[in-house]
Amino acid sequence: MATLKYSRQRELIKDFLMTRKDHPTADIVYRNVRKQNPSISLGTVYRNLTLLADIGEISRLNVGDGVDHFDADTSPHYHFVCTECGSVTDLEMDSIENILETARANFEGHIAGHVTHFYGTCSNCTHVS
Amino acid sequence: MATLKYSRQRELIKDFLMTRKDHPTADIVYRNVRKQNPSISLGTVYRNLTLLADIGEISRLNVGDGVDHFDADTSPHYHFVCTECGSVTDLEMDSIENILETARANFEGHIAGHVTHFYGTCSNCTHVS
DNA sequence: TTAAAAACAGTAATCATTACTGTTTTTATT
DNA sequence: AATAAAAACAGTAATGATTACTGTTTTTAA
Repeated sequence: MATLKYSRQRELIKDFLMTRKDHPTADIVYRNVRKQNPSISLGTVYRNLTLLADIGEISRLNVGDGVDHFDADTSPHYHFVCTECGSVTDLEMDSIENILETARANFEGHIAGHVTHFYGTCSNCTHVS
Repeated sequence: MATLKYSRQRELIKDFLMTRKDHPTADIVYRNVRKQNPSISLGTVYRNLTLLADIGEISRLNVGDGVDHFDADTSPHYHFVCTECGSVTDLEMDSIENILETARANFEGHIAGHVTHFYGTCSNCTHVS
C-alpha cells in the first residue's frame, strides 16, 4: 500500500472538521478551507475526506439527504436530522448496540453492524411556529 | 392538489414492484417494466416511483449505496444490506421502536422516527469462502 | 363530444462525486 | 544540500443517479 505523505491541504481539512460539530458536507468544507488556502481544489477536498475516512480518522455520514456529511468525531454515537432545516446534530443517548442481538435472532448470514439515525424537528424548528 | 389520473404505466410499475422482495432500484424497475411496455421512459419510472412513495403506496429506501431502492411493502420492517454482493433483503425481527424513548430522553426538539438498517454478509456470501 | 388537467416519451440539465493529466511537494537516500 | 521516485495537487472532464423541460397523448368530468 502507498505510504501516506504529509499534505498541508489534508491538515487544513482535518483541522477545519475538528472545529465543527455540525457534520459539514464536502462542499462546505471546501468553501471554508478556501479561506485559508484559496487555491485548494474541490477534488483535493473530496480525495482527502475519502482518504481520512478510509484510514478511520474521520467518519462519513449518510443521512438520506443525498449528500455525504463528515464528522471528525469517530467515536460511536447517533445523529439527528431535522426534516425542517436539514441540520444534522449529535444525539446524546445510551448505546443501542443491543439491537444487534434482536436482529441476529432469526438471520442466516452475519450481521456486522447497524446504521441508525433519528429524524424530526430540531429544537429551533420545533419552537418556531 | 392535482387529482390523480389513472396511468397504465403507473399500474405496471406498482405491479412489478409487488412481485419483488429484493427492493429494486429505479433502473431495475425500468428494465423490467420495459418488457411489458418497451416504449416507457426512464423519466416516467422515476416520476411514478416518486409519486407512489409520496402517496404512501410504496416506500423509498436509502441504504447508503448511492442508489434509491423501492419496496411495495410499506409495513414497518427492517432491512439488511450485504456488504459483499450489495443485496438488500428484509430482516424478520421484533420492532425496536422503543429506541425512540432512549433517543428522546435528553433531546430538546421533537423526534418523529428513526431509520435503521443492518449490514454484514448475507447467507450466500457468508458460506462461500 | 369536448376540453382542461394529468401523464407521457424523449431529451436536456443538474448535482454530487470520481477520474484523469500534467505539474508540484514530500521525503528517503545519496 | 542534491536527487529522484512516490504522493499529492489544481484544474478540468467524465460519470451516474435523478430531476426538469417540452411538445404530444391520455384520462376524465361535464
